[in-house]
Amino acid sequence: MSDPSTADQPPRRMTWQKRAIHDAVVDRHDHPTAQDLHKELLHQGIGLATVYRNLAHLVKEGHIQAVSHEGEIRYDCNTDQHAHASCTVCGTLWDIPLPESVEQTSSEILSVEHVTLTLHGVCRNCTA
Amino acid sequence: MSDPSTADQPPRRMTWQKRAIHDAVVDRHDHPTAQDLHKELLHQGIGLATVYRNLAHLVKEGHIQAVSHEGEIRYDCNTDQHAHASCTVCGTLWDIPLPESVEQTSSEILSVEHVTLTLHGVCRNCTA
DNA sequence: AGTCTATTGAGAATGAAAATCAATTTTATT
DNA sequence: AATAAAATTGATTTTCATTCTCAATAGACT
Repeated sequence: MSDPSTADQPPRRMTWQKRAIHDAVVDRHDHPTAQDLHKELLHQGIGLATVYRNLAHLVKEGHIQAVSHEGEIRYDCNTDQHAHASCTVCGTLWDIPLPESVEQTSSEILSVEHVTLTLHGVCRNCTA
Repeated sequence: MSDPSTADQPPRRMTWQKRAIHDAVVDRHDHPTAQDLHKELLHQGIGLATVYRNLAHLVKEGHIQAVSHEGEIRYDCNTDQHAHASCTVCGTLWDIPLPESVEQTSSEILSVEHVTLTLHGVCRNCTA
């Protein structure tokens, strides 16, 4: 849990809260919001502000990813390039592999650093 | 501006406010938020709640599209399948054509109805 | 014109996220 | 171990986007 990147304005300290928040994201494979995580960590006495703060830190440090989904921000322990599948009925969000063709996508407008791909549809559960 | 789809629980009425909001979205090619549009329509005396309400209606009726970007919802007059390019520095969002390969993407998890693809990077302006 | 009812708009309510700040805890240094 | 300096915490407040409420208004239809 150290910052390998160069962008470290203030030296970051390790706290049990930060580790707990990190672990909570890694342990879950749904894509929790900050509020979801706070509910889960409440019994350990971790405050809401601390959850928001450390999620932001963890994203900046590249340990987790923030996913913008339907106007809310969810957190994803999978930091590899990947796509998402999203059920328009139940709202579940799955990680799926990013098609090779997309990984090679380029643009004349900007130098592509990162791509976001989400497939929206009705999942098997909600079709039945 | 009539609803071609079958899902019309309450019969919709046409108001000059709704038309003004629709036109405002169509006239802009940046991707405004509800607040942006309200600022623009304030001088016509259109209330904030009305902007939010009608944007939701227009989306439901398929006249405009809602785009979830960095935790905020922006509106897009382009209802065709298309992708977005987003500058991580200045925040600008462009419409770009959706690669054919993505259009044909399928998934075992769900029946794909709609795909969202965003390329993130630094645009020409912000590189120079 | 008259009736019915969806829509409007001002303001209140909600809710997520960010900011505040004194108290606490880490980390580096004796 | 004890100490000092500074980043972090958490209860709370603040901010701000979005939704809700409801009386007044204005489309649509006869």
